[in-house]
Amino acid sequence: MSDSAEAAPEAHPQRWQRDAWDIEPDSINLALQSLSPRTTGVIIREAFYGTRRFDDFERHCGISPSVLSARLRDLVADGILEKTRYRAPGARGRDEYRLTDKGRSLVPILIALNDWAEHWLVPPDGSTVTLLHRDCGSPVRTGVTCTSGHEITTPSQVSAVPGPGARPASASG
Amino acid sequence: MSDSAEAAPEAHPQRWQRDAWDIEPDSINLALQSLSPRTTGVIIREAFYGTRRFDDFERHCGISPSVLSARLRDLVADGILEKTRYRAPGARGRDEYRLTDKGRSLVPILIALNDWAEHWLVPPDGSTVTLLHRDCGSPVRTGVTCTSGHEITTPSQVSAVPGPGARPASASG
DNA sequence: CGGCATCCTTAGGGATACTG
DNA sequence: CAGTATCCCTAAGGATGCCG
Repeated sequence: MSDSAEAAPEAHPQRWQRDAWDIEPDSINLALQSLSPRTTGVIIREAFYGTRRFDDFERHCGISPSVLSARLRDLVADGILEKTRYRAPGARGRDEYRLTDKGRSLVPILIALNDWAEHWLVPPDGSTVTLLHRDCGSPVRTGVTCTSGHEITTPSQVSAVPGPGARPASASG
Repeated sequence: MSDSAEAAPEAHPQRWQRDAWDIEPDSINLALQSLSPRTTGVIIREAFYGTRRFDDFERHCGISPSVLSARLRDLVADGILEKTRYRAPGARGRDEYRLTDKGRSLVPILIALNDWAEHWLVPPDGSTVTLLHRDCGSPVRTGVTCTSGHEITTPSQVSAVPGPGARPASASG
């Protein structure tokens, strides 16, 4: 970092021309980027389940402390988690990582992931966790609708309208 | 590969004890796993937008052919895409990669990702693509409800009920 | 042109040990 | 216990070149 002289071009024998994230800066890619290092998604899921302390993340997520530290820092920088000093009376202060509003609004994504996996990945018997509405006890699910209330079930029901710099693509078969 | 003798234990100086995927085999992690190599998500997004041909994936996703080939193979193996021989009259046969039912049912996840990014990542001005209901033209959104119809907006509305081998965690603040 | 294999670079992540 | 730095290995991806 911060070397002033960039003289020799052969000093960098290879420089990446392409990067999958750069090509199409559309929203879905941006979101994927935010969840992108594998462990980030795992941590968010864990936070969603209520975990807040470093130690618990480490234990439950199975992420080594060095990586966990880095990921948490990134998530805080991204505004998905916030780090707060929590001080129990008489005890030493502890840091807690809690979801921000931005982080909490990932819920639909997490539920959608859960739905999909429940349906396609663990169909036989071994469902691990069931997500229920706390107040009424009914299972929680995502649904896709347009703002007029029509249900969407397949990509072909959706058309992508070109914002500023978008492609015209629309639907698969 | 395929050396029969596995004699020396020191031949493997290091063996990973932990893996973030293994610790908690819950549905959300399983789903994350399915989207996990960065480029997989990008490809799925692209398929969702209607892309089918190897060349187009390469161009639109900015993924080098070798990797693209591997990811497509994995996605086919996972049953998310299916490879079909498409033969235009008089032309050479082409392979097409199309979403299966399993792949198509990822829609809620993609829409949820899109929603979230639109709201938190590209708020100012530069929205790239808008997703509309093809029939009525209204924008498409995800919603989370329980099967009794109540809206869910925050993790604290959700409780995780222990399936077979689950943890009791439930909600964040 | 569609698709795959090889070679190499980067970045992601585990273990360990150390600091506040 | 919370968090970080170091060291090293593996996973993931780009470029290139070859085969159908």
